[in-house]
Amino acid sequence: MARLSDIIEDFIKSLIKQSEGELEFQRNELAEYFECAPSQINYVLATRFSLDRGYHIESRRGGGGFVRVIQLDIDEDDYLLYLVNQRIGTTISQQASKDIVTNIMERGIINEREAAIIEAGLMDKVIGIPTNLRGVIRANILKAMLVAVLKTQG
Amino acid sequence: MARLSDIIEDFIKSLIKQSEGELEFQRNELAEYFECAPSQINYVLATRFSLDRGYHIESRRGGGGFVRVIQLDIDEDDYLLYLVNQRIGTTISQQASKDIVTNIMERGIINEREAAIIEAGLMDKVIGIPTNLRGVIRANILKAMLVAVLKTQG
DNA sequence: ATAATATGAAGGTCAAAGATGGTCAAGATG
DNA sequence: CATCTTGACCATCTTTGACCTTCATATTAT
Repeated sequence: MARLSDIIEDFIKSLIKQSEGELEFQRNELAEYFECAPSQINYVLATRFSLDRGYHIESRRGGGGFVRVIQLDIDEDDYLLYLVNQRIGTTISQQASKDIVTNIMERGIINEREAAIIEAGLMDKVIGIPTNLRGVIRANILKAMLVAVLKTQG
Repeated sequence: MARLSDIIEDFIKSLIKQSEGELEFQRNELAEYFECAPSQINYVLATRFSLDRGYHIESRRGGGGFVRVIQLDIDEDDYLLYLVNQRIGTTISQQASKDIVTNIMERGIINEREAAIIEAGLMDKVIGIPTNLRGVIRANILKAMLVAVLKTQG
């Protein structure tokens, strides 16, 4: 059984593509369309359209309220530098690192195979050891690999 | 009476054959079909679809979860499989891992950029932490990344 | 006319429930 | 003894619902 969240994700993405990177809709309307709880829309936005995945969400409550999803536009090298110097920091979760890798793949900074290689090295069960240290090691590895990407970039 | 595990193994293999080397299913569904404990599916996967038999398993939990069995393309790449299953072992030094990566690059199995990415993640100063554990973690990471290479081959 | 207030229409949060799969050790089998 | 089978307990991801906040507009009071 396909996940509703995935279906909603695809739906939103196709609309974004059609509308040049920005989309506005009403949460309740979308929930009604998919016959789900309105909060499920928030779940999809939080898990599939996060900053690490390259999106930004704005919204307004009250009458005439809306949700706006904006696909962020980035400069490749700058973004990699931002990741290495700011975003990743001293520790990072498996999920966040995966989101980041998926994001730079979708933007064409790395290809599918490179993404698979990088992701493989960042998995919890691969790094092993206690949880708190894991994030620290993962952050180091991810940063080092992204620097390697930068270095071998055009 | 034939062992159930063998029957399940054959069943999965026939499905893989029909679907060009990759199969996705739900663990509980399969268990129900064979009227066995769900964990028996894991047993079959662990014993019959292990890495040294040329398979790779992926899965996801939660609603809409699944198990995916991927038959690796080993005819061309059995050198990688040898590395993963035998050569690398449970611990490996930075130098040895670097040699391996250089070697598979020279064989044309990976390109320069991929080699740079993989090497970056294996450096002592990147992994950090105490020396003895470092080698263990490095071995895990290297193996996982090589499996990723295998997976994206052919 | 202006300011204060009430009302209804959005969207947000969070925790509980539901849906999967994973692990491990004990027991069964051959 | 080695291998297989099962079940109890755990981890992760999704879906839902109760309750909260914000905003625009209509209504009321001064």
